Amino acid sequence: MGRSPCCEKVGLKKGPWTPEEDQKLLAYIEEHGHGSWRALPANAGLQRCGKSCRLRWTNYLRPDIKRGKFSVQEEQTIIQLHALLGNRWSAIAAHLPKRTDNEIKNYWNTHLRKRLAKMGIDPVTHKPKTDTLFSGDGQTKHAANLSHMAQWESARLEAEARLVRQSKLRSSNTFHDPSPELRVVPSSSCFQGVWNGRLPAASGDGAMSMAGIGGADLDSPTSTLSYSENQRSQIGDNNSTAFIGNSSVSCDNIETSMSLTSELAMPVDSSWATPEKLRPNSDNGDFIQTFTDLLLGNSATATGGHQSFTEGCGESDSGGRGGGGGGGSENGSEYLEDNKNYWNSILNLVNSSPIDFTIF
DNA sequence: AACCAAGTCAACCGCGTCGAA
DNA sequence: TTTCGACGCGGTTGACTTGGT
Repeated sequence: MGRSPCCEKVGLKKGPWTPEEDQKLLAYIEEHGHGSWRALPANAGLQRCGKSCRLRWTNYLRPDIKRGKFSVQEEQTIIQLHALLGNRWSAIAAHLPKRTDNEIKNYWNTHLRKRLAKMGIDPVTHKPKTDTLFSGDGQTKHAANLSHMAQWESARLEAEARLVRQSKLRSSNTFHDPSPELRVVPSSSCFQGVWNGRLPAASGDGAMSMAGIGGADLDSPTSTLSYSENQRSQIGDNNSTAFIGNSSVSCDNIETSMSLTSELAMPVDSSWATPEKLRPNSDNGDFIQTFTDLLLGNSATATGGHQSFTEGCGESDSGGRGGGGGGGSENGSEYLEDNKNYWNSILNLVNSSPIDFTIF
């Protein structure tokens, strides 16, 4: 019984990396690329297992990593994507250039999750813990639709993950490639294209190319990917149907929409999620707005009124604690006020930059 | 100054998936 | 079709830092 260890553990160093080790790893990868992670430590003269080297590289040493405080926009993106994708950190990280999945995961667990919980929002479902907002028939229906949305999204995610994996593979293979025309896409801008909601004419063979991520400040090379028959069949074979709103969308459409993005792939840079770049289609905008609101528990769009979500949460929060009088010290209320403003700003951003789905 | 609790984050572990043989 | 090695992902751990008493 038991699984064989990923590598020979005897004599291998564990724990924090020293600057010397970092230097060795960095120098080796810069000169040779990482190639086989398993073989890398021996070649680079490191007493580490390949897994540890890969982790150190991807989470810390990679040159295209941004460290430091998350911007409001990044937070907004994380919340949105987490509502859609759940704990799929690598998929979320694919939409946050220069951030690693580990970093996003940590940030979620240490900051965002707690903040949401504090506001009375279930960080898993992204709905207010008191389910009153969803008590009406219409809301229940929306919630049910949302669930189907999530399933559909999950299916799409699988396809995207494969693409990301492929692109990463190519990225590693061409790390030293001096040829500027052989470029690699480190992320799934195709997916983003779908989100951005502009569909070009259909491409015949389903081949999909993706423009490079990074733009000016990201030196990762870009490349062209082929959307393999295998991948297509994996999506196409899934005949499940997701019901979204009043319409149903089969996975064939997913395949179509993904293949259709070949011509619209746009550069991804750190500002890809800005409202300007997330312009909705006029037809889809309302739905996406509603969807985003539902995800975030904001009933304003769905009900036609406009109510600050955080205000609602504030009420539910204090109510949930049985506070009665709103309680708290002055500092506490100041904090709550700040918090409210902060989250309102995030949610306003969310609401002003609805994610768009082109399949509808 | 010392202690403790809470927060943060780099790193590890185990499992699932993929592709090659 | 099966097996196996390699990789990547997500959950968890533990060392370190910070803030409060």
